[in-house]
Amino acid sequence: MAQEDVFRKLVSHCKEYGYVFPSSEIYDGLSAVYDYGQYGVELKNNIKKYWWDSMVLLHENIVGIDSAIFMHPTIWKASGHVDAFNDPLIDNKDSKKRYRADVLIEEHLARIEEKITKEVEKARERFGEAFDEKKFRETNPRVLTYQSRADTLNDRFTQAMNAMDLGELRQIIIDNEIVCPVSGSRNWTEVRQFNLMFSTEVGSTAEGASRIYLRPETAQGIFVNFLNVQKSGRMKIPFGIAQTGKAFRNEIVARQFIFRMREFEQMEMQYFVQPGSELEWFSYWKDIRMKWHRALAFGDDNYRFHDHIKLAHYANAATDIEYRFPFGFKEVEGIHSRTDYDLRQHQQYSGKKMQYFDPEKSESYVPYVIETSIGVDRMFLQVISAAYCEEELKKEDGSTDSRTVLRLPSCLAPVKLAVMPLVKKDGLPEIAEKITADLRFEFNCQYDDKDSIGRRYRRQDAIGTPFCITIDHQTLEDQTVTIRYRDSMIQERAAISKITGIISDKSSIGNLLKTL
RNA sequence: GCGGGAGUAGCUCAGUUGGUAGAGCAUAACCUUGCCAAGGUUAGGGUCGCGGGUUCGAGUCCCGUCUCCCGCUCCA
Repeated sequence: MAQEDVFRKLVSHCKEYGYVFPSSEIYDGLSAVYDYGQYGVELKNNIKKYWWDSMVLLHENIVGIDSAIFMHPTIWKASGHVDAFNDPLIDNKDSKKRYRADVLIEEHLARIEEKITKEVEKARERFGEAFDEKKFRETNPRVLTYQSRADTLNDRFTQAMNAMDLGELRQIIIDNEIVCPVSGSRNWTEVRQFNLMFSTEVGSTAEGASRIYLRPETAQGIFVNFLNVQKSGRMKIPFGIAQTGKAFRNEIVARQFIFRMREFEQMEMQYFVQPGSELEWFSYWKDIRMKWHRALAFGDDNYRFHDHIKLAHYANAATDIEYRFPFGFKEVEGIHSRTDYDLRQHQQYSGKKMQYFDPEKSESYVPYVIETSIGVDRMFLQVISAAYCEEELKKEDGSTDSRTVLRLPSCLAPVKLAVMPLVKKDGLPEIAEKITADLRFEFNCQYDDKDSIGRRYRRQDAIGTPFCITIDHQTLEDQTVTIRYRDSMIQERAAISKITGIISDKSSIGNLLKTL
């Protein structure tokens, strides 16, 4: 498909122009891990700054933290991740379907129970009023057979689950002749455990190492610091805590370039509110976050909400902000009303009161939480796929020409401007170098005097540089230069002394924030 | 993890029935030109994903393995 084609080209472009490289490439790469290159890191940092400033600078009641990746293991019990992220899975080789082994066994148990119930119901019809169910269950040979089979199975199953004995789970499936609901076959693979959390050991084994996890989300670092921040910052509800940082999930399938990676970066903000007001705040944040995305001017129609119908165990409302990627509408950000689930869980597991005394209401309560959670890498992919553009240009003589241009929002662009002498003589390079040296303190800028001027413009287009300053012979006479705009390719003359003002006006994150 | 496809220079790809590895673009140097890629000269860069096997000889055939892409599965 043409769109997938564009996506493939984008991946190549990212590599060729220093945005994103496959990790460990000289060793054949590492599945679903990528490194950001010299321009990628700048773009990523700018995205993070745009987010951070929109949270922490624009809201006096939102503050940031930076919590550690390692956290107390009990946190992941409290949050539900230890249970929710641990599934024994098995594949049927014929139907190619994957099942949770425990679910298959539970369903089989339910079928046995069903058979017993059927027997009981049949007998009840036969004996009418005189039917003694208890006695029937205790004496009927067929029921007894079923019952003992179910009991044996249940014991074995419980034991296997408690020990997480994967071989035994598979043996149970085989011994009970459990078949695939789709193919009807018993051609099963091994049972594999998919623990979505990475773990490692802290401390030397001699002293008794303990297993800890790499955080699968940054949110818990905020929840466990709720009291610290609230008290030390004298925060009054409603207030928010923002954080950016790496998180890790051992995804079964991690694919689509940097869209789903095993190591990824999140930008999360947890907003603590009065119980009962959470849905109001939920819709408030939906609005704010959508505006933040649309302010980048990639086209309002390319964004939409996707409200969750099936909610996670902790949420009472949830929506995604989706962007129209080359491979379809996909989630970029999630906004969840997490109720008081997390704080309450931590209150229970830690034994500490995770409460706020509200002077207005004169009472203590566990606050409710609205979460906005956005993946930096997804946002990066969103921005760069929206910006990537192959253009056909009409030349003056009627022939056509093409260029590849990254139409990045100026404030996010890695390189803000390139300074180039029109020719490499007559003192023009010296002036250009001086201008570059002066602007270096304000902007990420490049000097280039290699090849024809047109080719230099195209090189800057390919990395998304929004402005090119060209020094020509007129510069020698009146201290003016041309500013060439990436998107329109239009050139304007301006005094050297005005460059800083013009460019910072058009490319500062602050000016974008003012539009929110 | 299963099925299908693919891995040759930074990128896009060619490479015949097995016979010493190529092009375009890109990169670097120099010359020339000068306001929107593709002027000239020269140079660098590949143990053909990796490991075995068959063969006198393997980019090419066989086996294994790794990685990527597509589909299935999974996705707080």
